[in-house]
Amino acid sequence: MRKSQSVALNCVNCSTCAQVEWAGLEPAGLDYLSKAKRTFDYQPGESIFHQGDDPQGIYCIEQGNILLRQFDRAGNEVGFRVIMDGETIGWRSYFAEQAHAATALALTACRVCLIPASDLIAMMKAQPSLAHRFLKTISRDRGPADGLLLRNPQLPVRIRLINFLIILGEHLYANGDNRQFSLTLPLQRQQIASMIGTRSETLSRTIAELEASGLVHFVRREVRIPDYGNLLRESERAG
Amino acid sequence: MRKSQSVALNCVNCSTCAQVEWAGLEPAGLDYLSKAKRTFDYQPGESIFHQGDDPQGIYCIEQGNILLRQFDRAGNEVGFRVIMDGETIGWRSYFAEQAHAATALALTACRVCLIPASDLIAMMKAQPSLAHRFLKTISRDRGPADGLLLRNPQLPVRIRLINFLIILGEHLYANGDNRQFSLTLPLQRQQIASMIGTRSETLSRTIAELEASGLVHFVRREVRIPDYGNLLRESERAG
DNA sequence: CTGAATATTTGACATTTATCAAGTTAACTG
DNA sequence: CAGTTAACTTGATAAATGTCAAATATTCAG
Repeated sequence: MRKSQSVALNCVNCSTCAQVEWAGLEPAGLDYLSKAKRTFDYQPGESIFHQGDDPQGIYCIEQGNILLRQFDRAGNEVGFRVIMDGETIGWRSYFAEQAHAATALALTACRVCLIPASDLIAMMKAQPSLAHRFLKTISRDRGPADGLLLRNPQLPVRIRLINFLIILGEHLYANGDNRQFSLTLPLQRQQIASMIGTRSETLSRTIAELEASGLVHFVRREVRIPDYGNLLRESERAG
Repeated sequence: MRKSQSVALNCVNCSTCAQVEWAGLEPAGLDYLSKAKRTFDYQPGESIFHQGDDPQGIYCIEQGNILLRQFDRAGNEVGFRVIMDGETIGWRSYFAEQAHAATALALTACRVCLIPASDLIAMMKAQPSLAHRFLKTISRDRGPADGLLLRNPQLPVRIRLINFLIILGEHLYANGDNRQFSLTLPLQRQQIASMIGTRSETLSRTIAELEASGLVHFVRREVRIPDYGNLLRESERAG
């Protein structure tokens, strides 16, 4: 479902590339990467890949928000991770040599670079350290650990929601020392509810609770966090 | 906490080695591995490594059951994975270049081979395909996915317990086409309860329920599963 | 802008699970 | 083996969350 292929940008100057696994590539490698990668734009609601597809390569998210979601055995699609720009996706299935275990859904307008499998093979052969870099990235991937913060039945919904906001907020907080900030929820209530393992009705009530306590201010999809530190403390207090 | 170092065995003939990442090594590589690895025996209750330790290398579990557990932020230790023989542990922290995020506790008498970090570096340099093999192993690791089966708040405790038994049973079931089989639970009720995100009282009641339905027969730590297929169907029916 | 469709919130009630207390059984020590 | 401790189970009740129905609010097509 590729709407349009963008003009090729240059990985040498790309801020996303600099953050991810390619960071250690020699200039020649980055040039190769620039020529190999293909850039695509996606509109909200479009999919970058589908669960069950064979992996085509690795995707760098240059811009936009993406939701990874999975069919559970009952057939409902459940989101399990929000990806912000500056991250790479699709590598797990690529390295596992298995079909994609999830669907990547563009939540906002996205610009995404695909590094095709054939070029990855060539690059890894030419520069063995790239494999080590990916080993490190994959091993550090915090996705699985986040799952426990979001869907731990031993944590009350209130704390799971706070953890959800913290995880979203980390991305923003990293850009400064903002004790307070705002963000736009990339998901509807229903989708958030399923990510934290509850129902939308319970989520509504929990949002009202947080609102009442003054920890977070909700106006539809807009969220304002008056003190990120308080949010962190609240989460830690609950274990 | 290493009780005794065993006599060196040979990786060339080791059935555990053959199952894991070293499977593709050339004979010279396996020889190197045989000389590099150090074998240790652990008694039940001893730890192979502790949360917070710096990684020393990668561990091959030749024999025994191991529990990976983690302190949550409230300070309780919560098991999140049972490792059976034939698996490797410790690679995540090793490749991430981070302190161990979990403690590995011997549940039974264990024989464990440590491949020291320095030798891993040498072997990977000598044989780049080893890095790819680990990339594949790590990407295929099903640990994180199991978490969702065991601690999904949207699944009732009954189903989470069944999933726990299925995951334990897979190891046994792989050794034959046993529609029925028995196993010894490697954990106490309390530990099982925390793995599936509930309390030991609730677990007791749920065990009584499964017992009544005839799906599983419990006598203390001994579990008999009269029909593994029924167990699977019951799990799938719940989504 | 208007009405239809969708998303969200609220209310009343049912269900599941946690909690606390008290038993019972099994395991261990001397 | 007796006595002690720890593990496990059972009972009564409380708390959290799910469910179903209805009311509001928002979004979107025309």
